[in-house]
Amino acid sequence: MGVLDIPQNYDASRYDRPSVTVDVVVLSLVDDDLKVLLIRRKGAPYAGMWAIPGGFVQIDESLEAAAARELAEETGVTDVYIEQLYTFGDPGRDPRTRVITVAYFALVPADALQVARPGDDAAAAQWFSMFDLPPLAFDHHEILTYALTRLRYKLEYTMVGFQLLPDEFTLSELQRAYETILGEALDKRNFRRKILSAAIIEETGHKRQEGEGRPAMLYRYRENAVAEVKTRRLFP
Amino acid sequence: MGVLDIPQNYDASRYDRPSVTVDVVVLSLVDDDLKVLLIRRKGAPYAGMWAIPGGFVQIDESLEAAAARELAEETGVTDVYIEQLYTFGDPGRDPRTRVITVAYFALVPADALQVARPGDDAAAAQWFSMFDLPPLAFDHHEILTYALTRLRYKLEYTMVGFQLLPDEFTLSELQRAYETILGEALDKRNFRRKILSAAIIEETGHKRQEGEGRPAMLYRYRENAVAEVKTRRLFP
DNA sequence: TAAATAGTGTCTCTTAGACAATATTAT
DNA sequence: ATAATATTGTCTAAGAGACACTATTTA
Repeated sequence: MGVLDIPQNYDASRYDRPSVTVDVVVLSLVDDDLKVLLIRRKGAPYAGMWAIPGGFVQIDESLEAAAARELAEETGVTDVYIEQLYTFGDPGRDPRTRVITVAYFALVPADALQVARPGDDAAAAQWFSMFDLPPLAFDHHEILTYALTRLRYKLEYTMVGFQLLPDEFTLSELQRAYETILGEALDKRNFRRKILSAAIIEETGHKRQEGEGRPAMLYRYRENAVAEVKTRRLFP
Repeated sequence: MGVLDIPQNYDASRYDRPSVTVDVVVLSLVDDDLKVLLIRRKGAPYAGMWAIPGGFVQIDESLEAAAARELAEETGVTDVYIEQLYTFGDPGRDPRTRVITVAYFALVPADALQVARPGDDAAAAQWFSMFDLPPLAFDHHEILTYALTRLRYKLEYTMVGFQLLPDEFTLSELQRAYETILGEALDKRNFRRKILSAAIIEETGHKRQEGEGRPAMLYRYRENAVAEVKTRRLFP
């Protein structure tokens, strides 16, 4: 039974095979809101509805490479945080044929997007608030719900939140990012104490002044910090 | 580009499609050791080596159903804890053709296995200690490593450990299960305090006496407890 | 000087972790 | 009585959470 016991001269093409795609949930923080990149569908099914960008896995391409390729096609961005989310494969999730999709999520700092050239079909791509989504094609609402749950969860015990900020940021910006994603207010002093005691960021030495108010110290993410911090939850 | 923008009259068979399988990491606690069920491969590639049981996803079958089916075929067991682990899809992980596998892991109480009828190819199936594995086919060593990491991780903040015990168990048995999987000794008083304060188990009212020593109170898992406990780590 | 934002310290309560003696059974 | 296993409580240290005022800048 199973792939492991197939006679060695089997012909794989004899079997009905599902299509395999990757879908990439591209998240970014813009205007203190968590945004997701969606694509407007042109054709049936679900014509006119919005969908998570994705595409077929090429036959000689790893899943991670396929996800990175889709991300680059849609946003022009490379070298950002991307992780496998879950594989969705219910029969009937695509009315045309059996499609199994390996969902990924990517965290893209807003400043990286300004640099990025728009993808080929940029006209059809648009950012939506994760907290105010349009009707979505396929099971994509379920995928986004899953992505938000996972992001919140990871935020509690890893440093993944930094991936959504520019290289240098203030503690207030970092706190706003956490508050936006978690959907709750955090105490300023407790937040700072925890972040600083975790030793995952360091001062850059210079300050940012824009608009009114006292200038804020800029911090940067310590590259080596990730592994050290994964052991303890930041917000239990 | 991608699956979402395919013209509606496209023919899916034009595309090269990978094969999709599910592999099920079946874990059980036997003789105070964490065991995994492996299958001896008869044919090439990797003939004679051991492999995680798995098989093709049928065209009209959900991934979960495929995993449950494979589990039932190998062990005769149904209605046990099973969860999606990760999807492995590197080109070349199977030398014959492109195979993407959605890995699941299942937790089977040892007493459920006694009841279970052996699968058709039971002769080729065997339990191995997760801490003393034979050479494995494909990338299956990586999959098992991933499964152990995930199990240990889940043990820290969910009640998943109960899935490996019979319906009624003593606190000493539960502690031994945790120690076996985590690979470290736990303090008896602290363990009991934490487990009992989490209110996830309840006394059955009767005791077990086998062999020497004072009889131990039997506990059972409170069915409703899962959701309540997921919020806080048990062993930070 | 008013408005806006940044930055800082203490107290209390809960929890984690270290640690040892008594209770109940079979042999 | 002895061996084996089960059961129970306290102290200490660290961390979480609640809470309010001062500092620095621009307009």
